[in-house]
Amino acid sequence: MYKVALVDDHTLLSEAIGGLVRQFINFEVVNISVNGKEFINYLENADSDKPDVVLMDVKMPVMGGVETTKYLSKHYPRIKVLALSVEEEESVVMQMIRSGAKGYLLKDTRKSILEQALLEVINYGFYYTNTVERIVSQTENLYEEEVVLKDREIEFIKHACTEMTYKQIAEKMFLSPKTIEGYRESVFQKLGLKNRTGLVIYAIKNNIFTP
Amino acid sequence: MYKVALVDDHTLLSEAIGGLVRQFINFEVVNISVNGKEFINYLENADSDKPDVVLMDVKMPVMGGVETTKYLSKHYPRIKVLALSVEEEESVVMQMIRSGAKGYLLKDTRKSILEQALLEVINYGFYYTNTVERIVSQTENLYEEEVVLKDREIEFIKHACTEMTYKQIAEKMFLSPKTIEGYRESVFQKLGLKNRTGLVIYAIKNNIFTP
DNA sequence: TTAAAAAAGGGGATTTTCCCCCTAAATTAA
DNA sequence: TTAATTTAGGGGGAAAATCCCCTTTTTTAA
Repeated sequence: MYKVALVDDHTLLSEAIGGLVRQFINFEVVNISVNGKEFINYLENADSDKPDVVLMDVKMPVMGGVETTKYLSKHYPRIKVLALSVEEEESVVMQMIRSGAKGYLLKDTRKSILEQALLEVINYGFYYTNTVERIVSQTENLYEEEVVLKDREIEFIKHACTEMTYKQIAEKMFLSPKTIEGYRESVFQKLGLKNRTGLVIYAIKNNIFTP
Repeated sequence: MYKVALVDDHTLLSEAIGGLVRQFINFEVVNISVNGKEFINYLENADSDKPDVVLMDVKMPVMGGVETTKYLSKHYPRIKVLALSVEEEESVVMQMIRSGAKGYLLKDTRKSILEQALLEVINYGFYYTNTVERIVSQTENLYEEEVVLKDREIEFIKHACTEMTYKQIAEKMFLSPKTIEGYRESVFQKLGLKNRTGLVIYAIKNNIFTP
């Protein structure tokens, strides 16, 4: 019997998908959690019954999919993570794969694909759809040196996603406008942006800011 | 036997939720469509078997939840629409309610609530959760004269959500920069915005632009 | 058919943003 | 403990964005 766990903040969906998984032969659902923290908590207190596969949502409150997957890859490498999300954004897909996810399913896939994906992840270690395959190969070859934003820069970006002027942002962060100017410059440079509008779009796409 | 239809572009979810609904006593699923257009198409070709309730997603390609609900309210007033979405945005909730939805469930509600909501919508005509109740009463009392944006303004807004300068937007729209300036002015005035950043956030919140 | 509104465009001033180049202190690594 | 990096900050200028007030043409409605 293969053991499956679900991590998704949308209870109705995880319950419903749990029902689907139970229909598959040789599958059982051992746990449903609403976020990564709750799931890890479950793992530490249950020595047996550890799942073989986790169906993991990406966007969740408290502890998101990326962070949780990183944790699992490190501390429970035998548990396979299969991402299951509505996010089609390439960067999101790549983040999950880089964090150790063995596959990435969109929520518009069919029931039969879900079963196939679960089986393949268990038996072969991974399952890539064509879309994900493409994204991975494209992005991987494109030797993109991963952009690393510093904490202070992230904070600046969040503020930049409001109607405040840079001067007002400086006040709010207790810094000189010129320092903010420096953050702006380095962020623009790192991300290849032309103006603040681009920054806002970037921040939203990458979940730094949620409108 | 109450007849339920599902409209959601995420096949896996609608299949799964369909399974849930089938578990409820006296309920059957008569149709699952991936968008409003497909659903309406189904309705016109099936004289019997018309559903009592439709579980409707909001964000869908081709024909979204708001548009579809408006159409149903007009042409099939006896079919009740129950929105089922991840969108928590107040404006989105209000748009659905105004379009004729009899209730609005978030995808993180429990199975039992779904059953209760379905029953109440069928028997009493509507089902409002506390959250929706609050949003409706707040927004309704707040005699907000609905902002009407013109087509040309919407087009401008979409362009303003890119890294183009206003001059470049003017070129793209075959207009003088000064005309664009006029659009900017009137849009800012109508929406009470301070700068372009605010406009971008507004556009994304209101699905004028999707990043 | 005539008045009113909407659409397109302009002048000119101020503020904000963007860009490049440069310095001092503090922290970190070798 | 020195060298390198990070963090914070500055000068000055050009380009955009913002604001206010005003004109002409086209559409729409009474």
